[in-house]
Amino acid sequence: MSKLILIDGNSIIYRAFFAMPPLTNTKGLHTNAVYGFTNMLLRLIEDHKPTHMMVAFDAGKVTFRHEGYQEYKGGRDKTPPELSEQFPLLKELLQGFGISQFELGGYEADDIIGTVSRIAEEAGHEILVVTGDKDMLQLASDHVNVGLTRKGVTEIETYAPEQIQERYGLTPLQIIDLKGLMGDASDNIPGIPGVGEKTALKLLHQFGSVEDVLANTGELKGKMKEKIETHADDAVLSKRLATIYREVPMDKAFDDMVFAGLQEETAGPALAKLEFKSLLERLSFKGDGSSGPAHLDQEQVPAKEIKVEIMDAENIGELVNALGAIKALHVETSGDNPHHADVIGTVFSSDEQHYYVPFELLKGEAAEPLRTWLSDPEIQKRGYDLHRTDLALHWKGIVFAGASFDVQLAAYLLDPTDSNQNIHALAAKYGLQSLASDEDVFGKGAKYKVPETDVLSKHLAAKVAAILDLIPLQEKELEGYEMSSLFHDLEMPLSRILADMEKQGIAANKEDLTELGKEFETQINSLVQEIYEIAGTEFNLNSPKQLGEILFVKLGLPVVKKTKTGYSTDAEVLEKLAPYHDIVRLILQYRTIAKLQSTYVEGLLKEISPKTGKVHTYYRQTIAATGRLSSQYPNLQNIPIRLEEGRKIRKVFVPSEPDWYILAADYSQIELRVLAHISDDEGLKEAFLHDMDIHTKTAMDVFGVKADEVDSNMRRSAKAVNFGIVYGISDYGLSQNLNITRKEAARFIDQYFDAFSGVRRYMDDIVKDAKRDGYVTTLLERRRYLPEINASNFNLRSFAERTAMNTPIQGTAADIIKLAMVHMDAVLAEKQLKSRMLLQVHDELVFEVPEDELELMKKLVPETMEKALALSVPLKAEVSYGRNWYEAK
DNA sequence: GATGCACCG
DNA sequence: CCAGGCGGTGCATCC
Repeated sequence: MSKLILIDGNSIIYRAFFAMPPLTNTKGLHTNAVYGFTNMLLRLIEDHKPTHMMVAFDAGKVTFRHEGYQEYKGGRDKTPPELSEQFPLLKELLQGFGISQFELGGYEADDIIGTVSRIAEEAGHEILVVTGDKDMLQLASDHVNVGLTRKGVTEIETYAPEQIQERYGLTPLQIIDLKGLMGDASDNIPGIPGVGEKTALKLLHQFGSVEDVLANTGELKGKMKEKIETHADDAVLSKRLATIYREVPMDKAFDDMVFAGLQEETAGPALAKLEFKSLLERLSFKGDGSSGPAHLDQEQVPAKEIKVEIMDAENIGELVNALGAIKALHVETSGDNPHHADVIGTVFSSDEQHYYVPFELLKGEAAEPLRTWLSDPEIQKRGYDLHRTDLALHWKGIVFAGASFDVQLAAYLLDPTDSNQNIHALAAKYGLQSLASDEDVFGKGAKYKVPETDVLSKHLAAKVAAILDLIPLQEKELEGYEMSSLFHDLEMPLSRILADMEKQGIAANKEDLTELGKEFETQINSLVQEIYEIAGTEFNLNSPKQLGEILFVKLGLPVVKKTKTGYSTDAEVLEKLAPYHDIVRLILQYRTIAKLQSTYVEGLLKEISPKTGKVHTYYRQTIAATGRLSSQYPNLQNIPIRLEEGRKIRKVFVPSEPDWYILAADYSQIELRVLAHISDDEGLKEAFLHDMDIHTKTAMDVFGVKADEVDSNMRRSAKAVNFGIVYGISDYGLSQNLNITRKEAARFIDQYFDAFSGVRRYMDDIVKDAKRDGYVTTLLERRRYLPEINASNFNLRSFAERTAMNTPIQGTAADIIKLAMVHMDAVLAEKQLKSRMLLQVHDELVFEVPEDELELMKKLVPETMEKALALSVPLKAEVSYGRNWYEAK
């Protein structure tokens, strides 16, 4: 038995658009209407198991209806652009789904549907028409049902003539008369003014049709009679407009509408492209029959069975013999900190076979050839998060080298804001055969539990299978975006260098740190006592809520700023309150010392390894949206320096060998130099070519004074302007920073842009480019998508605009220091120096250096940093050294 | 797990 | 008239 579903594409996508909350994909395209439409499609397919399907669309602007009535549909608002852009997406998706679509110039979707349903019915098929438009009820018959969407789009209410009778007391054809009398504001069909659904139904029940009503106005009286008589022509015209034309010339054959069920090869990628992850999962077949509509199941190609061979001391020889064919591997580890990770299990895969190697086996004598293979830097290793693999294995005494393709790192470059994707999410994103998530297999948090070997080995093998599928797709995408070199020549080599730095660690003096902690302890105790005394009560000083109560209720200090949960008590507020009450200074001091104690003394002490006496940070290469690194466990990129009390923390970071030095080199004004290069601003370039003090130079130009007339206040303002420029300036932000009015800030900015017109041009252009392309790039083609750059919401859009200005600057600076690190690593190796690179702090590199290399390194490091990338202005790096990090200033 | 605060470039 | 600086991590509190 054949079953044809005909869908009114325009009507449904409109409904879906207004029914669904806004939704955009990572490329910034709106997808909510397509999402709703897709949900409805899946529901239909599941419920009705159609053999044939077609979606009809309105085509062109003028339909034959306009020939008689110019205003037809004239009252409609323009289709919002957020919806317009979804039509092509929907059409592409339908193609992927294998659902035919049809449109014809001069005709509307409902005419096409009316015609097809008539022909199909005559041929003896069962038909379901799906629309949001009640007019279509006129098509209902014994073999044509009309499904109307209810609230939302997935719920559909089906009408046969019987239900229409029940609901309206009318035959399907009388629906046209109904519309003729009452009109339709949305289609600009006039009807008779003052006649709504109730009156129209009464008239039709009494007389039967529009013509009969008009012929019998004598039986009516009063206002009603008058109105109908004056608007008789409108009623006739309206009826004509509401009549669906069922004789559209069609060259579409019934066979063209065959629906053979969803095919994974085409439907998967279509959904993946739209980033409909939940739908992809719903449609994926894990073979357990628990997910996905039944009808879809039978049409699917069954999932590839993952076969994995479990290795033991007896059969490991098989894997050893197959090592030459191993294409990828995965080492499953536990926990967040890879320096303390346990290895859960490992899988090595060739194209034909997955080999699961329990970690106990990998450590043992039988696996020696495997470990040799792992440690050979010439043998290319491909996998996911190989940086973590390297570290985890390192602390278990196993050497890992030769990482050549890291899927996680590639995913980060392809979309750095959506980076922490696990393999499961990546497979879904690319529409690959789905695999269970780690959460499903291991549980999360306290419930984390390693499953039995058969489950574990299968899951890990599925991961490697996905890795193998992902690599060519990512490689191609990287090439397409010209990021291949960034990936292969910069980020991949850097990941090994970072791992080396982390394993090396930096020595920290536990005794000195503990001693410092005691000093802080004393200060904290006396501050707390004093504060309680002044407050007249004890409370939890660490609770902003309780502190707010004391300051603003008990002591009645003026409220300067609020947070979304209550009073703000941050340092900026407290500074303003300081003149009112002595307690405020004490609280500020307490905050400073308490922070040092909890984060930098206690926190750091916990991170000093008992094994090495060092701290081993973990640099994360796939987190920051701009391409910067971040640092965890502990974070060594935010060790205090601005205030002397905190800066002392740096004294505990020392060389790990007697008589060595800590040497640090930092880029001077790297972001403004990058800006000078990419904006090509003459004034800014000139300033750096002469190595001027950039803030003084800015002050001279903004305030129109000579160098010797720039006072400290002017320089301070200029410095804030320079920061603002780099961050994506706004008058509000600058006014906050300088404590001036918005107007004054706006004037500064204007004057800055007048003086540095190239910078103004850059800021304008980069925002325009971002609006056109949806992304911005750095000098090395690192890319960041800005999906909200065209948002109608001011906040979202402004944020994206500032990001468009800032990311190429901050990101290029990140590119440059990463290049410097790769070069530095190569130079140290080539010259066989004992000096070691230990830390990176965004614009600074920190080394430990033996005395006999000090003179060389003082030249080599800044020179290498300055030569990392040739810009139109010189790069400058300044070096310093001492017996600890504090002294290297 | 979210929030506020404080540290860094 | 309103909104509001760029990029991170860690600690303590509170729900």
